[in-house]
Amino acid sequence: MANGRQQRRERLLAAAQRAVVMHGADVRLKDIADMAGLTSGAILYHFPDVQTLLVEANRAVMERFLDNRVRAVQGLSSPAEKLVVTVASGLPRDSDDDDVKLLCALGGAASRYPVYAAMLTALYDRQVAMYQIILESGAASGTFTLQHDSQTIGRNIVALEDAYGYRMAARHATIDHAVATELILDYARLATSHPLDVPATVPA
Amino acid sequence: MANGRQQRRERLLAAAQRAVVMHGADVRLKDIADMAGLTSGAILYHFPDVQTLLVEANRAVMERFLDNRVRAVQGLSSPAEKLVVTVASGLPRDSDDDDVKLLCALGGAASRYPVYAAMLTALYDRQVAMYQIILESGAASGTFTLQHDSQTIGRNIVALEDAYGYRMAARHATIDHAVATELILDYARLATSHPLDVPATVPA
DNA sequence: GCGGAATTTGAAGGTTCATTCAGAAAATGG
DNA sequence: CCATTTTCTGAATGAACCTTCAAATTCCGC
Repeated sequence: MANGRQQRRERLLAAAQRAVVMHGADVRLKDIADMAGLTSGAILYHFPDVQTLLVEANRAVMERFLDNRVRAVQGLSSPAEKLVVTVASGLPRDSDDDDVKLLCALGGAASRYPVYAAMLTALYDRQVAMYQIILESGAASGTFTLQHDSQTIGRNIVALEDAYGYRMAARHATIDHAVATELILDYARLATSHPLDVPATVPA
Repeated sequence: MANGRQQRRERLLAAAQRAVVMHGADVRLKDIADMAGLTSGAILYHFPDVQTLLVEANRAVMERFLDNRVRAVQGLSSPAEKLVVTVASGLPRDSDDDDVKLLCALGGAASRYPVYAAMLTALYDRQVAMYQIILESGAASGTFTLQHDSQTIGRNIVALEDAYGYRMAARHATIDHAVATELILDYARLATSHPLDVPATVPA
């Protein structure tokens, strides 16, 4: 098997992430151990305490979430395409999206845990910056005519993504990935003065 | 003192609400009892179990939150004024707003507790309907020229309120009540084609 | 396959928790 | 002011929790 030390750690991080999704940000060590198929003692052999493990596991989800978004637009050239794809990549696929469920759980705990508040604030700001780059490049090329400064538009788009993530995680009856995407794009169209035609996804 | 039965219940609900703000949606009975200055047994004399108490306490916060918003616009006549005041009333005053902190905590727990998911979904839809009435009346009187149907605009405004509530609860360094209000109004201006001049609050 | 290192268990210690309940305390009202 | 009801406590119960640690097990290079 040749399980390296690093691989073992990542298995525990994955177990912790699943445990947070199932039991919330205040998950117990026992629940993490059960997820990993180990005992509590085995977890504490690799991490000094449960908080250290949780912070690392939750940070990893944020990094992965952001990486996935950046990767989603790689290869796309037009700012309009980038904008549409980025909006779609910021929303959960469906109500069972684990990463978004975890981020929601952390959002609910942020007012009690300053470390999560700081991490989520940084994540938000990085996503805003991501949009600002797309918006500014589109404005520079004359594709977009921005109705506000790029920071305002970026902040609002990311805010909408976050909120519809919460709505979907709460299983709103009529707001799914497609509806939420269209709601956000309706705003983006106003803010950029661009039709943002959604290209039908080409089957592979 | 003449503490009626009803008054006693409300004291316990208030204690439970403070406990949720401090310890999260998975608050322990002991914490609620401490907030109320009673023992665990005394709480369970009034409520069959801790979940029943919590659901009732959290529902009461949602009712109060919505009531406050409705009351905030009473007496205002112009749709533009109503819209501006309603946006402001949907955001936490500051990072320490207890009602918003509680709603955030519930949002984080919604994917694990269907009852909270249903309550928050209903709250969201009622707030959207509240905005739809303002938007439609403004459109009917020619004040607003809606760029989308009122449901789309209402959904986006409430979504923005929710998201900036989370950002403020997480103590974002540069997003306070005034900044968040302006961000949302920037969208509202685009969506309604109305300048939405914010009247300086008249000192009492 | 051997030996040392890495990993995991299982038990123990010491809290903490939700819930039940008998009885004390306080309020009520006649 | 006594009897009754309401309210609350404090103890008891049984279970779960985090952490530590010695011992058992597994892993891996050689």
